[in-house]
Amino acid sequence: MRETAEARLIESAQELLWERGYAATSPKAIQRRAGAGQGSMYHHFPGKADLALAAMRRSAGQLRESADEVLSGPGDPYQRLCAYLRCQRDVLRGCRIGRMTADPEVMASPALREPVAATFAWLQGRLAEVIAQARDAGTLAADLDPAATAATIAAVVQGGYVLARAAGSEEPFEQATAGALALLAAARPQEPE
Amino acid sequence: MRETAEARLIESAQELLWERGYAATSPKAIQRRAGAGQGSMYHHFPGKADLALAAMRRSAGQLRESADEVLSGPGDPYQRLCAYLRCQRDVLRGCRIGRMTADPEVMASPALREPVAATFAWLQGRLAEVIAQARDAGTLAADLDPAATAATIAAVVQGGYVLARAAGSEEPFEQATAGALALLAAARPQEPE
DNA sequence: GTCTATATTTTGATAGAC
DNA sequence: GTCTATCAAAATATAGAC
Repeated sequence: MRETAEARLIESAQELLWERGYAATSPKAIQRRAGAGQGSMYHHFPGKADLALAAMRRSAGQLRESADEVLSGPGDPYQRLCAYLRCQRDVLRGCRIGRMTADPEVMASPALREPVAATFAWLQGRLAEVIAQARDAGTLAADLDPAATAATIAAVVQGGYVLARAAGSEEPFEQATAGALALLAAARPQEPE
Repeated sequence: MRETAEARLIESAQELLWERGYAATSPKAIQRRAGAGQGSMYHHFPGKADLALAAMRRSAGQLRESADEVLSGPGDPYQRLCAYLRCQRDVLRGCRIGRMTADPEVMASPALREPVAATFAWLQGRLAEVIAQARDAGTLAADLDPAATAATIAAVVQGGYVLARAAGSEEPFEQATAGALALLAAARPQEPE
């Protein structure tokens, strides 16, 4: 095999954590998906928590990278904000990082929680920067608080996943983001005719 | 004891499902909290899934009742919408129903998913009604889609929980709801001076 | 580095006495 | 209705051969 067993273990853990969360993912299931035995896994990682941490850090990095691609991409700040809300997502699978907040074992472990906290702190900060730029450029109302609006946009996406998974349909997610875009459009200084 | 063992089992299951989700809640933990033995639980319920379903249905009913208290309460439709976003919540514990969407065993079981789907379908419908009333009363822009805006508001609350739990602080939730209120205010036909 | 065998604990449930 | 065994399977490792 081209990839090392260690890399395959991390990738398998990423997939299973996304699909089933931490508590419901057994070391055995990770090994099976990676095509590795017990001995291999415990040689590379002290235990399940350490492997999960490596997987979560990698997922967090990938999430951050793909979000920044849009938020630092082409277009003026307002357009990049809209692009973030509109960009393609695996809606029914939900957010690889956000779903960890519902896992009791992740929430109980400061080490496992850290990448989750750091990812959302970064996302809200980056969104707030783009919102402040849009406001300074006059494409968003001057009285909008960048930090609050950033939290709203991040929450719409995370909550959209919850509604979509509850319904078993992507529709609530599409509605939630479309509704947010309409509210943002209403908050532009010069309302379009 | 004043309460029956059956009622105490359901209440204990409600609490544990809220704290830890379904997969991570063992029958033994429910029994311990309810002060009931194995035999008692298996006498009243065929198994864990049936007890959890009773607990989820009860939580769903309570959630619906408290949401409707605000949405059908005093004030004009726009004020009731704001009241829904502002009302007191146990932010760091999150949503008893919404958190179930992250539980792999709940999502895999149509029976366990049903109350989750029904609760959010009801909430979005009820929010859309109030939004349509606000629009008809002229207190919200006529071009806002009630269903989309309802999904946005429900998503802000659900996503707010995710951000708050990730941060270990209520602040992101307060920011997300405050940001949503500011956007709604910007979508009023006559902007306030 | 990887394998197989074994150990310990927990889970979710059953059996049968009271 | 409730209790106390008891049980089979799984989770999470550890031990030691190769």
